[in-house]
Amino acid sequence: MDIREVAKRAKVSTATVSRTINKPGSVTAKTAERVWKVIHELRYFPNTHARSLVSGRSRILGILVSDVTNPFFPELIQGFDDLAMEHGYELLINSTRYDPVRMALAVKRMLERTVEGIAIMTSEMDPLLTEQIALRHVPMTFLDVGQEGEGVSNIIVDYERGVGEAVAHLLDLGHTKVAFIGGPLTLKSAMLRRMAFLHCLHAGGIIEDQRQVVTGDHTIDGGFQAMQELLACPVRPTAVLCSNDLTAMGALRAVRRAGLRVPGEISIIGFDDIHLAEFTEPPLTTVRLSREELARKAFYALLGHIQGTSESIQASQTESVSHDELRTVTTKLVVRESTGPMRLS
Amino acid sequence: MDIREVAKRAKVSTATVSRTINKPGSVTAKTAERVWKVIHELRYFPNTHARSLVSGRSRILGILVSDVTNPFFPELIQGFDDLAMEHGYELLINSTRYDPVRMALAVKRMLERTVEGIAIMTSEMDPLLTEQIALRHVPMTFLDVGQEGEGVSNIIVDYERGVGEAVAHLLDLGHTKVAFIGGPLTLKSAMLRRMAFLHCLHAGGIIEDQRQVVTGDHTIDGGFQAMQELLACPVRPTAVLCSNDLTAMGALRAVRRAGLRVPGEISIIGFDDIHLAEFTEPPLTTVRLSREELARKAFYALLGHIQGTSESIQASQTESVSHDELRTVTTKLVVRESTGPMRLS
DNA sequence: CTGTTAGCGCCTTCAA
DNA sequence: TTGAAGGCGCTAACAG
Repeated sequence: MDIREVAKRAKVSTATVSRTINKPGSVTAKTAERVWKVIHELRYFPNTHARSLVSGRSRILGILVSDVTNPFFPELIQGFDDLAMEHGYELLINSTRYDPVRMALAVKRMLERTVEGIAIMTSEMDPLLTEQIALRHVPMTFLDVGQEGEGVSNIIVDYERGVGEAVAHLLDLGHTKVAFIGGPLTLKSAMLRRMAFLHCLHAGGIIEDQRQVVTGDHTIDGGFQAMQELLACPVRPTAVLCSNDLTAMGALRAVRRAGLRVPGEISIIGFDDIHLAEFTEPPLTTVRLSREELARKAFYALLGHIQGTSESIQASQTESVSHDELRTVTTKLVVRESTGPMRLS
Repeated sequence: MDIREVAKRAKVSTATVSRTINKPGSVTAKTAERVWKVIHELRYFPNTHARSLVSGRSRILGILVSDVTNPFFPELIQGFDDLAMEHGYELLINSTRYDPVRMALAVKRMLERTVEGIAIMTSEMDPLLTEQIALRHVPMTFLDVGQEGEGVSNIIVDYERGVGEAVAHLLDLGHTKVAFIGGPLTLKSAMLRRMAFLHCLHAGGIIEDQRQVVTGDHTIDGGFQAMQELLACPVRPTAVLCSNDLTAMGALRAVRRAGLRVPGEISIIGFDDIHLAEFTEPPLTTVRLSREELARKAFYALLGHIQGTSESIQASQTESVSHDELRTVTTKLVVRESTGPMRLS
């Protein structure tokens, strides 16, 4: 059942049916009514493939994430999808699992489906792929990777703010021996977190031999193992900062398994503030990175490119704001119960 | 850049280009080589919309889940997507958040994109929507909702098996006062779990005044509150079965907040065995429902309908197995540390 | 084995 | 305001 069937029954041309659907007002109220009646009777709706073909616009967006199994990402996707839906877009979601092959495949699939834009929320990206996408003139929005350009924008996370608060919080509590469990060195965002932490520790007067740095992989398991390393050190830290909440959850577990108490003997701070963070034991003190805000800024950045102007940006804001504000997501410390005063022992 | 450009440069017709891409072997090795060369030079790939339009096949599948924020679902989607990719399908994912309006919208969007099949993993479904889908002759696979039919299959979870093991485990440990925290009464799968639990308790000799039943909502919060209800009862249960792991995580927290120990004073058993279950404190004893198996069975059920025959079913199995086996997912107790012997007090 | 031809369902000029 | 006609990029007959 296609547009011709509708046209026939409504005794109009297919052009008129198309118009009543897509350009309300360009058709007499009377004809429109007749057409809509038939449309409803037939439960007709346009074939999007035909539509995409002729219009050259698919109304599909792609979103690339590292790992849907990390709760951070479903929460991000949720927000992004809401916006996409609101603006009449469909979403193609792909989880790369930190695998370059999967990543390349995902990009290929998206390009084949002629997505109108891609949100690359993986914080790692092969320049060759970026090039492929740019070649097709498909706009991109990155997370933390760097240079903006024609059809390319970049959402910047202001790690320093929240991390600074976290470090200050720890210093307030009297901690002087602080460790950091970072993420994979290959991940740009993990590197940025690491740098922010080290920088803030340094600024807070925690010099090099008062701190330790180990590396996890942004999973619970990784955090667990990294914490065990830390516990095996001759001089134990009294506070541990983690590159993400999953890592912190693993660390929490390792500490407890070692028979130590949080925050009694060791304080732990996570990063992200995933929903679960509230429900660890004890509830996790962590640095919040708002998924909602990230989703929103990434989406409107993309939409702006697609619409070729700053219209959409304007639309998303009542007052005018700076470019930086539109592209920057801030972070903020959320104090719960995994941090406490250093115990004098 | 389209197929004609490739044809021109390779000095063949567009039909030949199409053939070298889609029907390897139907073209001379020599011409094929020439065509591929041009394809690579131009980085050409076919426009899927044009392809879908002419072939009548979109190679897109839809998957509907209740809540991507519940880790059970990302794990399920992951498996489903792997299979889809392997078979050349794209996936449209939608999270309904238990909202009928969102559900209806999701179905509409999928139908508009002419998905070739829909996996409805929500355990609740408006019959009107089912009808809409059937009207379009789009195959469906349900989870636990009931009747199979033309183009409709249903994956059945064998709750009794795992739940039976869980109850037996508890009885072995000497528990006689057992409570159950169920899911929303509106959810078919929650009802089935509830029935399985009650049935197994009954079969295990736990009669009515030895058990209590309260209702959560399959979230951590819901489990927390439900457990508080239970703790406020005059006679406290010594073991609690939960309708899913999130609920169990909330329960765990409530027990600990009340100053009681798990499993010292109260044993807790979850359901699903999400990845996180291993990382609660203490690690959660739970009934495993394999997402991988569920994804696989749902996918092949759908593929079978799409291919119109049992070919795909055969393909997925080396030996021949019964229909029941193809459509049933079993469950199994995984004993960790949240269960222990009843304490005589 | 290869080319020619005819649409797939829709939107969009261009005329009327 | 409405209709006729062309074409988006591709595949699937049908010839050759």
